[in-house]
Amino acid sequence: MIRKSNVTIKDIANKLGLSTSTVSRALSGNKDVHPKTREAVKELAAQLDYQPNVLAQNLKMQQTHIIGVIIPESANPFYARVLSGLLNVATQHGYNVITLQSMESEAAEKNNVDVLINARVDGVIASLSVATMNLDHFEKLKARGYPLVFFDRVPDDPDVSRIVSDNYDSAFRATEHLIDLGCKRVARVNGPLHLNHCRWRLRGYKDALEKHGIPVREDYIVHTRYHAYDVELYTKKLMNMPEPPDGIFAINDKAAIEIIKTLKIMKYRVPEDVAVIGFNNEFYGEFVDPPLSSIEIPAYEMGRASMQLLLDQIHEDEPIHRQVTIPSRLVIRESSQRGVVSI
Amino acid sequence: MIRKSNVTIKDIANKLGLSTSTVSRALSGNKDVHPKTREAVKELAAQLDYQPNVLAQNLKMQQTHIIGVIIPESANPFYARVLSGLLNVATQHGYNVITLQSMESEAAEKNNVDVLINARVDGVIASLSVATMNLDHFEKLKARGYPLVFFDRVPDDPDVSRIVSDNYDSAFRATEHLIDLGCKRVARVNGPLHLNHCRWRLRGYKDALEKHGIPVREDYIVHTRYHAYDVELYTKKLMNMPEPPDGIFAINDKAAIEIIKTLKIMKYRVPEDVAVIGFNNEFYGEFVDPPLSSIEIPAYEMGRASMQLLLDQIHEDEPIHRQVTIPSRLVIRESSQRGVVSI
DNA sequence: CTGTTAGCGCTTTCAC
DNA sequence: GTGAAAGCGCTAACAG
Repeated sequence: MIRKSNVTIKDIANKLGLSTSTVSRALSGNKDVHPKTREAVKELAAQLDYQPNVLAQNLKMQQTHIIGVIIPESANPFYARVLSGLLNVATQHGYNVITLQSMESEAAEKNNVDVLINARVDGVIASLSVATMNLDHFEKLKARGYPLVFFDRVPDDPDVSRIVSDNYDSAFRATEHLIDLGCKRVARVNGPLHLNHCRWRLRGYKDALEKHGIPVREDYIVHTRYHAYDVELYTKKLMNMPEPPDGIFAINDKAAIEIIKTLKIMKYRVPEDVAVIGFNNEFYGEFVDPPLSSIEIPAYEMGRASMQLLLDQIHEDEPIHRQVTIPSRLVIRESSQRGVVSI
Repeated sequence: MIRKSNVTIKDIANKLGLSTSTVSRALSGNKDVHPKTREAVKELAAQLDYQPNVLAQNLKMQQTHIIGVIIPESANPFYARVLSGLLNVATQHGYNVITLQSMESEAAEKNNVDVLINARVDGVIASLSVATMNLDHFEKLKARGYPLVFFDRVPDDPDVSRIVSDNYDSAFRATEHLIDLGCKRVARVNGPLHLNHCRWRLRGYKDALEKHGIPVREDYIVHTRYHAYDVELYTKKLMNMPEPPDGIFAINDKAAIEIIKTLKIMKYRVPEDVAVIGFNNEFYGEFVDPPLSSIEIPAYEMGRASMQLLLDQIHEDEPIHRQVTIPSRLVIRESSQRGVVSI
């Protein structure tokens, strides 16, 4: 495979009878170069379609203009949207993005960190895998001075930049909405509690109940992993209780949809017998039967904000750690309405 | 931002009283190094947690172990899944992936190519943007010797590697399925004809009609761009014809769902009055009302195959151009069934 | 089997 | 304002 040999700074220097240093300076816009020289260099460079060899620049400058991104899975629509936002901001600023998937495995995530260190990325953006209990690999990254931003699934450590949605508030609002609707027994399908945002959402749920004088019942709280294949199981278990819930606040839209499916099979009506709310407001929520209420998290914006913050961090001298909370929005559809006109 | 200075080959050489070349050789598993020396080097390297500086390697070897990927949009679930497959194979083989989005714009796509050339990637995988009419930018890539693989939305050029699904066959089968169902007037919502696969799908549709002695009616063929916001418009137009279609074969599931929504508003029953089939078999098709028939394209596999082929190409001496067709599967659900038991 | 030397292409002191 | 020289960290002839 023969790749057309590229024009180098040396070629330009030779043709113009200059030294490579002058050419380098001219090209980089260094001011103490004679305007005429600069012009000549730039003109010839353009004419020869000169492209600086980034590999040489990288070695010299010890930076790559590459950002490493670790997400659980790119096929997950939430992360796909975040990624889209990340990429757009990166491209705008002349950075490239290397994406790695942890596939929800801690071991893979650790390996991803090593890959990124090895690739000498300029910074890292990550969202934790469900399985991750130990954060040593990210500590390593921090210790080596890598700028680091977490989003959505973030560690507790307040000493690191984090972009999250208003998990407590949104869960509170969703739960309160179900209560306002008349639900007396609201169940919550929650994620693993070692994940920060799952704890916040659970807290929002509990506080909303409390505010309305409804006692929290642990048997109405289902603890799942994400991507669990046990939706049918726990739904049946919930509904076969002596006092089955009349409202279910699910961990995400996918789970909500499968819960509804199970409820239908069990001959419950949604929302008349059981109201259901999901999370993430995937676009198809509008088209399922009944249309699904959900909480919209601006994933694309979250991606943009994360990349923005990371780039800021890279260009700051002082290490800055900022926490950004992105507001979500409760989207009410028929799965959580009773005798009310659709909004 | 101080980054912990890394151990270099020189450090190891000094501590062991060797030359850097010997260390380099030992590390790279070069055979003509004394076993004892090799052991000593490897041991010390491990002990010092030596990581080769890829930036130096890259410059020296003129390769980056980075693959550039250009997709229309990462938030598109189809591409998100392909990406997942691509990434997994790349990681397995020690390659990293830089992802770029064309956002369905030809200008952005051209720019993406320049970014990748500039980044000195080892190869490129791409799926064309809807807007792309001119392929000079990819010609440039080929001319410079970059290994290149297209998938899904590929150019006509037989002189390039392409991974596609069996577009003709799947469209043929889907159309025939509608005919078997009793549809006499099957409409097709098609994509832009400058895209190769849209032409094949249209051809499959037409040939199926022809096989069954049904004349092709151009007014049953809707030409859309992807991501068009005119679903309601063309659906109404179709249904307001004197002889409205009794079957619609849509460009993708999203369109199909919105078509169904419009049909419902117009008081048509699906599938009794109009049967509908989508494309891509998104997971939510199972949960919409009625559950949507579709054609399943193994996107993840397509991603894997593309990366596999590209890596082969990179490691081959001779440039190989291979065409791979990945079989799809017709998934029949209630939106295209009449009085038949669900499969 | 090992060391010396050169160089990948660029940036950046340090002289002049 | 410009050039010479050094070096980023590694690999690979070429000698020995």
